[in-house]
Parts: sequence; C-alpha cells; structure tokens
Amino acid sequence: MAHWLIKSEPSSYSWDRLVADGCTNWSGVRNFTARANLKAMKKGDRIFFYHSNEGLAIVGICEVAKEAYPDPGDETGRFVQVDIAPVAPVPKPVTLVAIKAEPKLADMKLVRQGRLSVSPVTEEEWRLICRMGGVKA
DNA sequence: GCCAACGTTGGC
DNA sequence: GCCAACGTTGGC
Repeated sequence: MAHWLIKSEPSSYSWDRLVADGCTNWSGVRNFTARANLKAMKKGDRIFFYHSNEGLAIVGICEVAKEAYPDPGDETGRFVQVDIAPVAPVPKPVTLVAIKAEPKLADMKLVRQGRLSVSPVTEEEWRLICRMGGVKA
C-alpha cells in the first residue's frame, strides 16, 4: 500500500470539515505532478492531511475512498479528483518545524518541494511521522 | 502582507 | 521547442 500527503488551507477545507463530512471529493488540483500522484492512488491507500498556511502541521490521516476520475470542475478535461474519507486524527499534530528538525525527514517532498499539494510519502517517513504524532499503528 | 520558488502559458 | 512573462502557492 502506498502512502501520500495532501495539503489544504484550513480556511478553504479543514480536517474538521472532512471529519464532519465523512467523505469528500478532492478536486481542484491543477498541477501535473500532483495529478500524476492522484492517478497513482489506489483505494485504501492512506494519506496524511496537512494544514498549510495556518497550523502548518499534519493533523489527520485519511484514505482513498474512490480512485481518480475526471474533475467536473475542469473545463479542459485534463485533471482528475479522488474521493477521500477520514480515518483518524493525529493525536499530536506533526508540525512542519518538527519535520524540518528531523534529519530523517529532510528528503520529504513536503520539505523539498513545498508547493506540491499532493505528494508521495515513503514507508519509512510514514512510520516515523506516525510515531512522532502518537498515532497507534 | 511580502517575497521566493516554481509551474504553466503563450508568443515566436 | 524554447524561453520570457505571468500567476499561484505557501512559509515567514
């Protein structure tokens, strides 16, 4: 199973809102690298939910509920969306500061390519961040 | 609110 | 197909 990280500004769509909604379509991605990642997602893959601009931390874990399908909001028909559902909150949100302070996470896409909104997370990174966040395995 | 990074667009 | 201009993202 692959792991991923998606970002959202809490002011536009927060973790709390995802929990309240139970499921949502992750649309509006207009970046080819991010799109490639969306397309690679498989049902059941786990995803870190990161709050950008405010909070700056990984606050929750969600999963792919439906694999990539066309984003109806995209007039060009080139982009896709997936459906995601919340799995569990991260008890101790893992901040960007903490991630940057951890040498083992220095190569994370989140750090290396800050603007990418959908990025892959390696197995090692996933486990370490879960530990840092107090997530039970 | 500013600014740096970087991806996309469009003219040539 | 290259490259400059532009727009957007996101950390600070």
